[in-house]
Amino acid sequence: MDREATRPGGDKRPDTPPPAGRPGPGGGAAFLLAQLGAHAAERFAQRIAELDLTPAQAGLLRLLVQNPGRSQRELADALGMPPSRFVPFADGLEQRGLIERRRNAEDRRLYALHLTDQGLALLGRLRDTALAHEQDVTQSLTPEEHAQLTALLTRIAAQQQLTPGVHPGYRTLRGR
Amino acid sequence: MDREATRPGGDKRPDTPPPAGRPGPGGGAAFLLAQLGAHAAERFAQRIAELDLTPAQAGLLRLLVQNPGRSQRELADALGMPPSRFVPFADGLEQRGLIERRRNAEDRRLYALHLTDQGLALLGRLRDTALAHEQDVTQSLTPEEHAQLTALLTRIAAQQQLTPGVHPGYRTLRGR
DNA sequence: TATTGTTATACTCTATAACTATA
DNA sequence: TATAGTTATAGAGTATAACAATA
Repeated sequence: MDREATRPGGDKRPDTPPPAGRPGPGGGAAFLLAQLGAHAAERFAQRIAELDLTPAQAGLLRLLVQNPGRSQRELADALGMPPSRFVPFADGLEQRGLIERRRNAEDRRLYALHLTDQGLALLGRLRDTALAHEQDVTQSLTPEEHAQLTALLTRIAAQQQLTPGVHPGYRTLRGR
Repeated sequence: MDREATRPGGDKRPDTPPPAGRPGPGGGAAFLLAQLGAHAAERFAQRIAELDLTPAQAGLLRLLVQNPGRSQRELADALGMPPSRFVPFADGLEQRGLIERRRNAEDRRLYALHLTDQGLALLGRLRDTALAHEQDVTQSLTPEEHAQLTALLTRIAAQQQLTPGVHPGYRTLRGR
């Protein structure tokens, strides 16, 4: 849509002085990160919606394959959601046969969550989707630039003390 | 918190095969973008909260300084929010004396929104905050790497057809 | 007494759709 | 009839806190 063409009235008295030369933010790396990050997250959410998964659900599957048997409280903490919200969240995946709750024999207050075979199979398709997403996002870069970008982002993530593999978008339950 | 130390029971029967070598996603550029983007947006929201501004409010101020006199509908579209939500959103900024509604003489259905002197002054402080934020996020990079990162992200943003200066986080009203 | 999992509830944010005034 | 701005409202998503079972 052309915004200039459909502008009815308004710019007759530009009483605020024009912003000199450059607008300031909007072109900085931090802003681009936020903008592109939101965009990438949105596109990824759209892609995995075809697998009937939300970003948070995908995050849980990946957590479970990395170390199975974690308790619900631990997993809720890792995903950044309160335990009360984790319950219906896990319910959905359990009813679909993707994860399994097993009572812990030593401490019967705890559940140990495990991936089912079906869940493991879905995780495979999830990885294919993630790979396609990666290629989509970086299609304008050469292989060298792609590696360069990954290296720079990895360094920033480490310096900002972000936990690998988990991001704040997991806190929400929304598909998009 | 050390998650390993507080793990009660669970990992006695790792019935799912270990994930071979690399975990797959989580280390890709697309995932890092989403993770770092959410982090950067969160930090920025915290910073500008000291100016009593949300990211969406900051976005509106920047839109208004770039071309004043736009109608509410245009601005709502640019920010990605429905007109009904824009009304109380603009109300808040108007009551604080940061923006001004002026009736359009040619089409009296329209309001032309303008930045007040006070709004312009706050925008100045906002730019200082954005600069500090930029430096915080990129503090682990050399000036050359910083420029490199900005160039790579700019290229991706253009290829993904993102509108400069606007990002989807503006759709929400939440301070954080 | 403390902790895990669960449920109940109140609250916030949101989009949809009516309404008005102008065109 | 169509559009800008506004208001009303119902729905979704959320966190807080109470609860039962186990330690």
